[in-house]
Amino acid sequence: MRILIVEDEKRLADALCQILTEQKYMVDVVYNGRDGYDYAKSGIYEVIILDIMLPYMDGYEVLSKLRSDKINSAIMLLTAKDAVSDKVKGLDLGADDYMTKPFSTEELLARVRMLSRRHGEVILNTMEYGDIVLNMDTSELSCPKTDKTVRLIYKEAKLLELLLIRPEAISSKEEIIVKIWGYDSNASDNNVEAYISFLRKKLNFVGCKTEIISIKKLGYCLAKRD
Amino acid sequence: MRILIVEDEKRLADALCQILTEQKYMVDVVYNGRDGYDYAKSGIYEVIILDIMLPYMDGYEVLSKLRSDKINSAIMLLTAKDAVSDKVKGLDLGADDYMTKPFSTEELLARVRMLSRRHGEVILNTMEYGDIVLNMDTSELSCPKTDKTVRLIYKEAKLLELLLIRPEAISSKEEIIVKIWGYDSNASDNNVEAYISFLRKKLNFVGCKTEIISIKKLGYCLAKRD
DNA sequence: AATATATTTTCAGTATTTTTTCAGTATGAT
DNA sequence: ATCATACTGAAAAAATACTGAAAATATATT
Repeated sequence: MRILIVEDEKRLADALCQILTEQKYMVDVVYNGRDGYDYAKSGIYEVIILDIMLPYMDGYEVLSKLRSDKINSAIMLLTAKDAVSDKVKGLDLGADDYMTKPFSTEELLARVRMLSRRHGEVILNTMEYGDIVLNMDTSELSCPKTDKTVRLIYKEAKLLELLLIRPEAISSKEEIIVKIWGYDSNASDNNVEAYISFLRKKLNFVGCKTEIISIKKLGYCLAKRD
Repeated sequence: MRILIVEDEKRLADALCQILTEQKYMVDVVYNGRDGYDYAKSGIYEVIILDIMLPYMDGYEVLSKLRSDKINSAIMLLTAKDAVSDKVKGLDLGADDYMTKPFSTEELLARVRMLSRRHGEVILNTMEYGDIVLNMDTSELSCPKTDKTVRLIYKEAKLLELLLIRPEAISSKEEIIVKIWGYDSNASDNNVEAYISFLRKKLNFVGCKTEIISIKKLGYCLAKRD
């Protein structure tokens, strides 16, 4: 299950990340409202932990924009404020829960479990770009045009997902290794190359016009052919 | 929309009733846990506001009995206690929200609105997929085509039920463990594998074309063979 | 309480799939 | 052309999944 943390206090954000990662959640962290909105609108997060006071765009604004975009991730507001009017405002804007700092690890985890129970069956976990669709629940890659589907194995799916979050951006091998194999792995560039190769075969198999292009020395990104 | 209030402090119970009635909710009030359970298990309430400290049967017990009865009303626990462990316990027993006294009318209403947004699924006592039928009252698995029936033991039935709730979705081992053994159990993946194996034998025995397929690293789901 | 029965858990060996490694080939920049 | 980087097929290694049987627990019966 994917969780997004949007919190500008770096120390707190990283602590949250660590706690949740230990519980086997997949966690992404961003430190301001604008990035939070960009990441969240991909719709891939089951739970979003959203601070209210944030640089560039505050939590309320992020929340209401996401809801008007029909993003139905469970959103937990997080703030030092304890005034009832803030709670009311947050909940009425479409938040699912509200937690005030400071809070215990236990409470955080219990609330996240609660939120993930509620939303577990609601979110449609698919990502699209060009003429391909990745279903992240089933790890299936398909091309609606050709109506072909192929199942990706675990790391293939993770890799494609990574490319799909920011389709036009270049993902470096280093970044890919960190996100898929982990900070402390000793995976080599060739591991990435091998999986890129596997993925290209499957993209080819479904007959799509979307391809992975490589930019020497920099990394990979998705592109539409023709 | 129907709301049930289970609260032994008569003054508070009646105040809640009045506030909610003014908002055009249909409200029932009972003053002890036993009555609360009896009323709630009718399943007609969309939201249940449940105090923890109650005569005859405490809120936790009411909650867990309701959940094991498959009552899926949204349940908000209400208590003077503010200890984190209480919150954790309540949320993990299946509560949807938790509010500590004292609270404002505004907050109450915001939370009720939030809870009522969620719509519950209907509980049937028989579930079907492909060519199999699971009778959840008798724990019998049958295949109408072959007219064969076999009785499932408790955990087999729970597991098949879990797979049948979302037949095309993949249920991870982690999810299965949490839902069948409980989040704090120390069941291993192999426990799940063993029961999958048991179930497959019984699916095979009734001669159906429905099978459990496994997707490595992700989990299991049902599929129709041929 | 003792016994029988049913259910659940554990374990070990096998099978299968995924992941890594490696070597040879291809490509592109200078 | 040379050198570094990238690609890919195939094999090896590792991880994950399956299953029969035994052991441990729980439940029911006498």
